[in-house]
Amino acid sequence: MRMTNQKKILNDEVKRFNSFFDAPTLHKKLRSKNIGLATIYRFLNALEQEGSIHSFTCENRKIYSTDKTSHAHFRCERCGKSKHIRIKNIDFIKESLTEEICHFQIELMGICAECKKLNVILFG
Amino acid sequence: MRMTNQKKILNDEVKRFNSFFDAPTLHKKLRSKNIGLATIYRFLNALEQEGSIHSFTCENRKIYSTDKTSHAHFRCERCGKSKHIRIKNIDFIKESLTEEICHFQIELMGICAECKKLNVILFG
DNA sequence: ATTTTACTGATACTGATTCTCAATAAGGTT
DNA sequence: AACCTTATTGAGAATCAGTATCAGTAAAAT
Repeated sequence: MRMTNQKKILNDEVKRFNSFFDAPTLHKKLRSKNIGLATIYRFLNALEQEGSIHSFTCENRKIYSTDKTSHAHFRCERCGKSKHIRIKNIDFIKESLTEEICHFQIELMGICAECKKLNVILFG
Repeated sequence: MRMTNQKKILNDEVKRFNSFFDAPTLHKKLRSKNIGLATIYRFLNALEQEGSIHSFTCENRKIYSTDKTSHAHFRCERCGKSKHIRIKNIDFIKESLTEEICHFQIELMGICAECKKLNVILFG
């Protein structure tokens, strides 16, 4: 494994994210650096393989995150924003199964607190 | 909404599935019936909208299922097979959040019982 | 400085899904 | 039963994420 200029830039940029990101977004954000899209995909796949980021799919896109603690993803169907939600005792799921679970992801879709409030204001 | 031949065929076929399916598979399965791929996508989107099937994404593909009870999806990373897993008291998740949850999906990835057994046979 | 070969970027490709649009057919009307 | 309106259809184009290919580039070992 060779350390290259591209990898340094990508490493720095990925550290800077504190929520979700995907490859096309990363590519656009770094277009001034002229890093090929394929390189970005290769890099993210490698990071995921070595376990320093994790991914999940949402609406046919692969979404990455640097948060590796047990959590769920919540996505508001109205404003489209996503956020992490920590769930206590998530490991009960692993324990209740005969299968050997390596990873899991919990996706929650609904209306976030902000949109719910806005809804009340607009429609009583 | 008009009842058409295509919709009758698709309705029958979807009822026949007792696990997962996706649009391209359905299309291949019915190729003798000459139903356009676009029609299949339109039909499945409509079914989902009216709530008679539900979907989740897995590896950049939209997967449908007629099972609408609370459950999780387990996918074996070795043999690639998927199955439903019923989890008791799944609603505790809804109750522990301030967000208004409409749907949720739980994806579990790991090694299924069969592959685990095979592993023992092959490698002790 | 030289050499080896992992890494890169451009681009072609794949595969899923959506869009477009002219042709078709459901189903109400006469 | 023939007629009309318009929702529905299928073929193919378009889009978009992600992967594969491959010749050129550049780490880093010698």
